Amino acid sequence: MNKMDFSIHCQSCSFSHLCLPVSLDENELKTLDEIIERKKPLHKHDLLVEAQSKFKSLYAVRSGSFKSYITTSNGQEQIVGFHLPGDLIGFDALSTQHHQSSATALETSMVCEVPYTTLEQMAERFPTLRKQIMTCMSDDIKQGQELMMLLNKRKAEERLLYFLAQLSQRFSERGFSDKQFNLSMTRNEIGNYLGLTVETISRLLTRFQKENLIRVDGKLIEIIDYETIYNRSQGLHNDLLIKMA
Amino acid sequence: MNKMDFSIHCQSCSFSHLCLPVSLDENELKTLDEIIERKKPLHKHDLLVEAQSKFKSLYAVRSGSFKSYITTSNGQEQIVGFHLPGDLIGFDALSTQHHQSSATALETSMVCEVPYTTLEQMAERFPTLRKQIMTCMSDDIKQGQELMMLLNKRKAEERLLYFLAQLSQRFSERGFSDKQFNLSMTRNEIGNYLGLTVETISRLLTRFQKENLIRVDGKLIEIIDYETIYNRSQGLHNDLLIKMA
DNA sequence: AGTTTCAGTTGATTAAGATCATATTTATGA
DNA sequence: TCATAAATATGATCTTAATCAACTGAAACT
Repeated sequence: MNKMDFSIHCQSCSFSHLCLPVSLDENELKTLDEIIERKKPLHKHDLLVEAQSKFKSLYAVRSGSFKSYITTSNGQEQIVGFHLPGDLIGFDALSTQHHQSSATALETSMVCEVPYTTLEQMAERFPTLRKQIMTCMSDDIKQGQELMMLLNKRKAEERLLYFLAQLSQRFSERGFSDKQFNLSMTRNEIGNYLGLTVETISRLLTRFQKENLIRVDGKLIEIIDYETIYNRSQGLHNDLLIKMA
Repeated sequence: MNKMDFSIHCQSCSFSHLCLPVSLDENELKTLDEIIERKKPLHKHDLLVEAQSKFKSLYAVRSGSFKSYITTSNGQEQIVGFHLPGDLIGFDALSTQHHQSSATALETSMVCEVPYTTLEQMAERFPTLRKQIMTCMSDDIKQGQELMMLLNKRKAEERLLYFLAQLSQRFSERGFSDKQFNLSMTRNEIGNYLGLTVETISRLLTRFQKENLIRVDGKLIEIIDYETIYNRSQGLHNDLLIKMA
């Protein structure tokens, strides 16, 4: 056994409930595990996927985090998603066989590479896997629609509260603390994603701290009042809630 | 032969190049044609797909147009897309087997219904069809991302110009005039989709007319200067273009 | 036909967030 | 370890599009 083998397998991966292994039986899982390649770690700013490049593999995030973004004709960058462990990156290439968006590491990160050709062969043999891929794609569509709604109808405060609530929830699903976590992205990137400026993000974070919703220490965020964060991210304020009760 | 049979078949459908038939051979096309049901016409405001309902079929628009929208927890409606002939409606249900969004007719319209179970059986037999379904889904994701970018980074003028340019282009792809067309949606619905108010849409349309980009007569739009419309929808203004040259 | 409702236009005012400017703190690299 | 760059914070001002209001025209409905 290779020294560098840290015994990472789908069978024992703590994110298998969020990843391709969902709904595969033991045999299928073994086959999947065999075709997946573990790549060496990527560092901050390293490019994992380049827009326009040919679609060769899907990537599952094992550790760390990524952002994916598209670039407009006039050179502006639009972040379309942040990816945490268990997330799959690269679906948007299934249509044209070329990636629509680029993805870079936000911090030192590890990924599992799933070569497309072998994945397709497996999909042929295991209908459950095919279904899971469809599900992941459909989820992507859903998430896009939700985000669109957010950007369209909600104001700055609601957008950032939604972002925080969602992060907290996603960390929780992954077995990390949902009360305290590090932002691997900059305020600038958060703003880009939410359609706001850095200054607005900065001001709001200070305000949320004053209002005792969160505690901010640089990149470290502590969620103090999740209930209120969630309600207000939905446009429901305290006075409104009292009225309804 | 039934009186109501207008001899509508995938083989002769003028939108087959945009719809599921893409890349099917004659035999496959015949099978597809046989499982598709032509429904009777829907009228304005008629519900085609209801959010949360069980996924039974995909629908291909044959004539007329639809909007699809999601409804937030606080009851607000967010339009996520407009559908023209050749478009497929219902993909967002593949994940959960329940529809995420509702779709209603914007005018008297016809659809072809593709029962999911039979479609799945066909997908099993014809890899090209499976690929086409994937492609359609991936296109949905892409379109969502583009729209997100639009809502995030562009100002009112650019959003509406983009909307007009895109409509013109889509009409053209479908063999309709790209210079003159009817808006089947209200100003209100355009605003909802683009994240703007009715008043803003109205004001902009009058302004675009004054600037000789378009000619507006109620629902009828005439595209006068597509070039400028497109350039300005991308944030490129005349003075900027001159500088670059 | 006439009334009511809905869609669209236009103006005045306001508010939210962008932009500009500057300071400060934190990272990064020679 | 210091120097430089990048990220963050905060105040002042400006711009954009929302909001509020009033009016007109077009459908829809007995």
